[in-house]
Amino acid sequence: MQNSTDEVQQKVEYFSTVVRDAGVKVTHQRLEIFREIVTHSGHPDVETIHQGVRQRIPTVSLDTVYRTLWMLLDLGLIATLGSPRERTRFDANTRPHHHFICKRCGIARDFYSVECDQITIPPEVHTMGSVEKTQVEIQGVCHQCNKVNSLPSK
Amino acid sequence: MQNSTDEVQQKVEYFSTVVRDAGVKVTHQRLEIFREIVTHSGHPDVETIHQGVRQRIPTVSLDTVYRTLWMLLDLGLIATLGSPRERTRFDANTRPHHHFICKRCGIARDFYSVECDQITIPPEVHTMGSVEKTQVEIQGVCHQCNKVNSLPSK
DNA sequence: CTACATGCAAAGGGTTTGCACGACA
DNA sequence: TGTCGTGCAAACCCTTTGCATGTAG
Repeated sequence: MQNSTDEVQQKVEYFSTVVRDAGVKVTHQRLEIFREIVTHSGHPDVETIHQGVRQRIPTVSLDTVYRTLWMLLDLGLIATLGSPRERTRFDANTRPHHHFICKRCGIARDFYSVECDQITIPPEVHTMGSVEKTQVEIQGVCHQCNKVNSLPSK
Repeated sequence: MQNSTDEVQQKVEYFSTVVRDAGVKVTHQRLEIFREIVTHSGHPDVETIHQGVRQRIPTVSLDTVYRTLWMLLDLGLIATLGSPRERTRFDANTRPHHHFICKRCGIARDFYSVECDQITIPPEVHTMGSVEKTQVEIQGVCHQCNKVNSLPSK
């Protein structure tokens, strides 16, 4: 469930480089927040990260955790499960299908693919639990958003 | 972007049957909320659904929409994109990987698969936008939760 | 030393709940 | 007619923001 000490150390160093190069300060808080996510591979939510970091920095505040997480996301050092800052959305399509999701405007469009429906599930997954549903999610940028972005900016 | 009138009608009838059989009342509001999701295949969020239904039932309240959506979810008539009621979670794994997610406790575990990494993207997806990332999400129930559930209940 | 980051507290926005009235079966 | 559903409003989160203080570079 944990990355090796070496791996963690390596990632932390990479973090320092990227953050510094981005002209952002490498603070104690930021380092420990990043370390917290890297050390535990369980995909924690904000509160779990906050609790974890508090064991080492008891005064760290929740809003610092939030601000740091969005910064790490911007720099590509971490990712989110699903789209960030997104609300629950509903789907009444009962046919097996898959999604293309625009990371900019959030639009989700269905597509159908026998290959995607019939993916072989690796044996290790069966050691995790029982499988009920398999879905492919393709992230990208929709044509509409691409157009908007390619306009001459101010 | 819309289902055909026939398809919508068929789904609405199915909805009525399932709801009735579950011992839940088929009200005007519930019918229109369901129709709203079925009519638009764009995976709306709660507010979008509320706005849409208000055009036909101006007095419908937001909390009725919420309550109805969770009920439809319980009955399996609709699904959510990603897990319902879930907060943003973070991932510092930069290797290409895929997720097994327990629909009961929400735990997310990584797995690796060359086949999943190399899925052929259907041509129609390229008409939707540019592709940046493809990920497979397997939903199921983890062994831990399966154990809890198989205990004799009260 | 200076600009940026932090912690605090208060505001903001989405979601849930309690309660009295209204409507399906 | 009885029971369940609805609308309203208040409560309840989680998340964001403004500001004075602290600190990395």
